[in-house]
Amino acid sequence: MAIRPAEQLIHKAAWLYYAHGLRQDQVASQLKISRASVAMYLRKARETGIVNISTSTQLFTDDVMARKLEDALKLDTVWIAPENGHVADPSIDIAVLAASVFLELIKKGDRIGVAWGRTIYTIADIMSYADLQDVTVVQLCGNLGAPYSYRPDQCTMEIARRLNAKGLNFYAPLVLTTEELARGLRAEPVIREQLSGISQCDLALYSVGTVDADSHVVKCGALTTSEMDVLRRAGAAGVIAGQIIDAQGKALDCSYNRRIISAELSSLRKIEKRLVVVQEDSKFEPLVAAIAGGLCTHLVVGARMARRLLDHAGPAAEKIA
Amino acid sequence: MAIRPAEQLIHKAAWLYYAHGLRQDQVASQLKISRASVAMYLRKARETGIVNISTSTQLFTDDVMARKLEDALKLDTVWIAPENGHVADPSIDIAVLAASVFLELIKKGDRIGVAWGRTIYTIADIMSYADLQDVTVVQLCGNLGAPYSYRPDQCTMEIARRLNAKGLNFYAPLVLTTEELARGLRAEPVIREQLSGISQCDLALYSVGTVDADSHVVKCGALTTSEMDVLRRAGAAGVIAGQIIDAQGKALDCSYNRRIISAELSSLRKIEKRLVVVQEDSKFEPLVAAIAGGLCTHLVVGARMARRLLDHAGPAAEKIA
DNA sequence: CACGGCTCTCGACAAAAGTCAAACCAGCAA
DNA sequence: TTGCTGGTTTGACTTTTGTCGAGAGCCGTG
Repeated sequence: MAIRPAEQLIHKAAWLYYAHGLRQDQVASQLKISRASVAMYLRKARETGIVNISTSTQLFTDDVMARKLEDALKLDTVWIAPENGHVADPSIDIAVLAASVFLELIKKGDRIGVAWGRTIYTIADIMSYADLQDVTVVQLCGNLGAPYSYRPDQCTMEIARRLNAKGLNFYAPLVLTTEELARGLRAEPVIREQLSGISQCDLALYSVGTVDADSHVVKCGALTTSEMDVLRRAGAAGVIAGQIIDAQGKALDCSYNRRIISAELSSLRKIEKRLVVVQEDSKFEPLVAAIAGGLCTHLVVGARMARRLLDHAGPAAEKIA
Repeated sequence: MAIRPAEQLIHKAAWLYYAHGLRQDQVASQLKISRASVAMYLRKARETGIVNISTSTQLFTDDVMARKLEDALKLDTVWIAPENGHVADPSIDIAVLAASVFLELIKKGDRIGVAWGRTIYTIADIMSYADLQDVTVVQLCGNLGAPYSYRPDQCTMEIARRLNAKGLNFYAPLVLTTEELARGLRAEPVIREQLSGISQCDLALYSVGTVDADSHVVKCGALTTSEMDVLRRAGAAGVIAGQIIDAQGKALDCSYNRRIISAELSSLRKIEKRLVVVQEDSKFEPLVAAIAGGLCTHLVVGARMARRLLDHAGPAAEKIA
C-alpha cells in the first residue's frame, strides 16, 4: 500500500478523472489541489502505466491483403502498417503498430521471449507503459556489444521495465571463439536453465537479420564481412536471435552456429505465438526464410513488404481470396 | 450502413490520435476531414471500445478497492492495509498505516479529538514522534478503568506526548449510575466546556466497538454481559466513543447512553475529518453502522474487511470500474 | 422530381487541458 | 541562523478539445 502521498494522489486523481469522468477542475477541488497539479498527476499516471490507453489493432488485420497473406503463408495473424507517405518515418509506424500488437498478445502470467536488434529496441522505446506484474520477460540469446542500446539484455530489460514485469537476463556472450567453450557454457546450470526455459514461453518477439555486410551481427563484430560472405555462399539466408538460418529456415550447419549461446530454433517453434516484426525492405529474403522455417506465426510488416510477400507466394495463392 | 466507411475512419482516427499521439487537427488534415469530425470519431472510438482506457488493477489492487469503497460508501478517503499473510501480525500493519495517515491528516493549529480502545492505543504506541506545538489533543469521552493502557485519558495523553501537542483531558467517569448524576455532571462548567469544544475539532480519531460479551465496554465493567444482551436485542449495533449506536448509526435510546459522559454523535459529525480505524474482522457490523450514521469520513481497514465492505455495498457499486 | 427524414460534416465558439516561470517549502550544510 | 538545492505547487497564459446548430448529401416515397 502506498503511504507515499504522491502515489496515492496520483492514483486517486487518475481514478476520478478516467473512471468517473470528472473534469480536471472537479478533481482538483475534490482533492484540494490546483488544477495544474491534477494535470501533472494525470500525465504521470499515463507515463507510469497507472492508466492504460490502448487502441485496437484490428484495423490493420482487417484488410484484404492481410487475409491473403495469412492464407498464403499459413500464418495466424498478419498486421500491415500502411505506408502512404503521410507519416514522416514509415518504420516508426511499423514499430508503433508492433508495440500495440505485442501488448495485445500478452496475457496474464505469460512468459515472453525477446530477442534483440534495432527493430526490437525501437518497439521497446515507443511502447507504452503497462502494468503486468506476473509477466516474465526472458532474453532469447546471449549478449553482444551493440551500438546505442540495441544489446540483447537492454532490449529485454527495457521491455520488462515498460511492462512492469520481471526481466530474466542472460549472462553469457552471444558468440564464443571455440565450439568447445560454447558447449561447456551451454552445459552450465544457469545457462542451461535459461535455455530450457525458452520453450515454455507463451510469446516471442523478434525480428530477422540480413546476411550481408550490413548485417547486425557483422556490425556488432560477431562475424567479419568475409566470414559472412562465406556463410552466404554456403546458404545463409537470414539471422534469427543471433543464429544463421538457411532459406528453409533451418539452422545452417556451420561453426558460427555451433559457437553461439542462443535459443534453439526448435525451442522457438514450441512457443505458441511467434511475433515477427520487420521494418526494412532489405529483409525480404531473411523473412521468407524465417516463415519457411515455421519461426513466425504472427507478423507485422509494412504495406510494401506485404505486397512483395504476396507476389512471392505466387499467383496461385493470390486467387484464394 | 453496408460497408461502414465510418468504422474504418473511426479506427484510423483513433489510431493516429492515441497510438501516434497526433493532435486532433493533425489527424483531421491527414484524414482530410474537419477537426470537429475527428473529435466526434474519437468519442465514438472510446464508446465502442476501439480504444480502451483502464486504470491498472494489478499493481494497485488495494488502491482500486479503496477507490471503489470511497465511491460506494461516500467516504472521503479509504486506506487499505494489505493482508498478504506474510506479516506476523496483520493488525500491526493496519495500525502502522493508520498512524501515518493520522499524522498526514493533521494540520497546523488543529484540534484533534481522540477516543480510546486497544486499536487507538496501539496506534498511539507505534506512532512516530512529531513536533506540533500548536496542536491540541482532546479526549472525546469520560474515563474508565481499562486493562493495560487503553484508558481514554492515557490514549489522549500518549498521543499528545508523541505529537508534542497540548493534551486536554476529561476529568469525569465515562459512565455513572444514575441519569440525574450524569445530567448534573454534564452541566458542570468544566465538563460542559470540554464537551462543547468537541464539535470544534478538525480531526477525530476513533475505532468502533462490538456489542457482544467481548466488547470493550463490557470488559471494562461499564456494562454487564446480560445488560449488553438486552441492549443488543434492543438494536445495539456498535460502540463509538463509549456510546451505543444502532444499525443506522444513531445513538440507541437507552438508559446506558443517558448515563454516560461522552461526545454527542452530532458533535462528532460536525468534525470535518472523522478517521475511523478498524483492525478486527469481528467489527464489521459496528463499522457498517458507524458509516451509515455518517460517523466516518476517512477509513483505515485491512484488505479482508475492505473486501467485505465492498461486497456488502452491493454489486452495483462494484462495476464502476 | 420534389419532399421529408436521415445521417454526416463543418465552422465558430466555449470549455477544458497543457505549459511554464515563479513561488514555495522542507531538508541540509555551512 | 542563513543560504542553497531539489522537488512540488501554483497562477496566468496558450493551445487543444468538445459542442452545437446550420447546412449538405443521400435515399426512399408519394
